[in-house]
Amino acid sequence: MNRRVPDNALNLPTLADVARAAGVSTATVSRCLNSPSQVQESTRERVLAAVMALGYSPNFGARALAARRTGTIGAIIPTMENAIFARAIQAFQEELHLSGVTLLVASSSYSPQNEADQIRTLVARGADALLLIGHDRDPGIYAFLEQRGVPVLVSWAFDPAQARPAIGFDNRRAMAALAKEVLRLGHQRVGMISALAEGNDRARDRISGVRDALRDHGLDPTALHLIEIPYSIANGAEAMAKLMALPARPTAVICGNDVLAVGALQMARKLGLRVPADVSITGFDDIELATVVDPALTTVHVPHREMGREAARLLVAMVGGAGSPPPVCLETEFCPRGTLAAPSA
Amino acid sequence: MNRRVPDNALNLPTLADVARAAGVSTATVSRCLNSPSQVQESTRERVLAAVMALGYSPNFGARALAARRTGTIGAIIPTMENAIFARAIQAFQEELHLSGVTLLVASSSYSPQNEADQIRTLVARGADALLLIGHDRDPGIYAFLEQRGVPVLVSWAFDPAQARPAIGFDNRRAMAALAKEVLRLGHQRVGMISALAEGNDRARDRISGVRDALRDHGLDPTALHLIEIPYSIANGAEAMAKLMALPARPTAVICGNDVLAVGALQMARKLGLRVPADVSITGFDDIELATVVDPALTTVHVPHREMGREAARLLVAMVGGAGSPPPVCLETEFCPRGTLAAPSA
DNA sequence: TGAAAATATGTAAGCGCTTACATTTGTCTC
DNA sequence: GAGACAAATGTAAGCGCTTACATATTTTCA
Repeated sequence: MNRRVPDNALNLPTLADVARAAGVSTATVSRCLNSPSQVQESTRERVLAAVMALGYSPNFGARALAARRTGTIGAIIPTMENAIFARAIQAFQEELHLSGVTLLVASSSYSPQNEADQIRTLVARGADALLLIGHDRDPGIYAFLEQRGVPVLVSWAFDPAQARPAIGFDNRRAMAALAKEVLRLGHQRVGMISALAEGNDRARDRISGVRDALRDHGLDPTALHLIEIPYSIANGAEAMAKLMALPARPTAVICGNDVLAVGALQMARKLGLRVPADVSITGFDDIELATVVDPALTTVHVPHREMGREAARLLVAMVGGAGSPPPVCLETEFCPRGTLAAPSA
Repeated sequence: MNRRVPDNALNLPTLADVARAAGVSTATVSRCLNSPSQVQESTRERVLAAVMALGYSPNFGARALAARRTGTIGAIIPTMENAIFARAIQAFQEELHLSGVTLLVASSSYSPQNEADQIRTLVARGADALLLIGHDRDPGIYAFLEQRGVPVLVSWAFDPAQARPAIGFDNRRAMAALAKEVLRLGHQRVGMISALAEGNDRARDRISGVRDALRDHGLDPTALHLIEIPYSIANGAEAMAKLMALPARPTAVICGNDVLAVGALQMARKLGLRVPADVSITGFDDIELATVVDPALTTVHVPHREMGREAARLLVAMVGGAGSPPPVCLETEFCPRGTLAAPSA
């Protein structure tokens, strides 16, 4: 018995089997599958018939080994649990699919350590390129990716100071625009509930945006009541309770994203506060959740789909050897709905 | 110039480089990485030092080719856009991670054709096993997977009539229990908004569950006002509008899941109907959305996390050659909240 | 103390595919 | 109809790793 044939071997057909059945060389079969135009039609038909007849399907590992790429792009998002990233990732995947690329998604749970692990895992998994959220991470990671020759695209952030390929929006400016609307209505005591700023440039930029607006309105930016807390509805509610217990209660609470805002809204209701009559609340992202609550959330619309789709195009081009594209900045839009109004006198 | 060294080669270190640096054979290096206990500690240290020094990381394709498995498990879910599957998939992934297995997620958009494509793609991508949602699909697909030797676990459904490995819950019984509560409160005219039943055994079972309960209460199960429509908040709202326009308006609307129910709730509000005073609405799944709306949704709690975690354990065992486990049925729980009450006289 | 058993390491044959280069065949051009 | 060129196909060398089996070394214990 041949030592190379374990008892449980499935003996799936190989390229060689197809070649034999079609009476051609393995190279021709390979070409039929990868660049059909190089093969004469009559031959191609014969080969494809053999492929069908044998139920052949290429071995992934062998193909990856020989071709030196896997046709896989990885994305690491902070969380899959809420919808913040879902829409963009869905669009990202759909667009990748058009190019025959498979998406591998991992989540970091907003932990830099975790993210670093996931990056290594995805690269080890043969990801040809990576989509990451935000610029903020250990420079060693960028060095590692560079050394391995893995192109990276940063999304969700646009920072002209960063030269690496990125597609995102200006979190700071977008949040400043929203905060300006809040202040324009006459709010003087403003609270903010943000994600943890540590290792999260989007959160940091949004905080800076609020401070910018305060400053522009002649208010003291350091007087902002800021609570940093991981994203979750429950955390948003908890933070809101704290803000509402303040001696000088804020009349408006700006939230770092819609998830926190929905939690805040829930808590306001629970505390018997009317929104927006007693307190205004704003979100950021414009996920579906924002329109489901009552009143619907005043927020900032982020073009998630467009970002996902364009990210896919850029990455496919980068894998194809297109070099580094310049950073792209998409526009966000202030989205007035039902949770923001002038403070009651 | 050697024809095998393209100009842009990265020349990453290989196993052989590590072996040379550590003064051992490639087999020893491989063992250090895959079954460290087989290697003497002193040797292991030397090898690992070399690995670090060179920045070595195994080539995925080569490993997959030689080992005949990729350490990847695929999951195909109907959608990533809403949170229905998010929690289970998150738990699934976390548990897989503990076994060093990577998860590949694809979504079918509730299209059987699409799902079949995705299954083929994932298998072609080297998935060692697959997690699928529900039993309902072309038998040819099961035959294909069997032929390729890819273990499959069905989730989200438990059907004692199906012998294949599965972990889920009894959609029919769970929905019947909820419907029973609705009927017990005295509702006589019941409407239902469901996902499309075609190719979706979960949806079908839930409908059957409602009919079971009607029958048990001496009502005519065929008199159920049923609207089938793809899952989305907007669709739920639209279906609700239709139901509310019926001459004999239902006093209770049972929704196939929370997403539809939230849409229905929105529409009720828009139509000026009080919930539950004027009309009761129920959901299914108990996703986060259910507790965010006001009033909170009466629904059925599904142990998503547990299902995901256990699915991962079962699949890892199956890949390990454990054979087919028997189907597992998890318990669901009726979740009374604010959208169900007795009909107003 | 020596043979058997256990442990540690080495050797080298593939795994199934892609692709550079070689060869064959077909098509023009003058 | 010979020579030049293009198109189609074949040949075979790896890609980097795992692992069956061989060999060397250490331990065990009668």
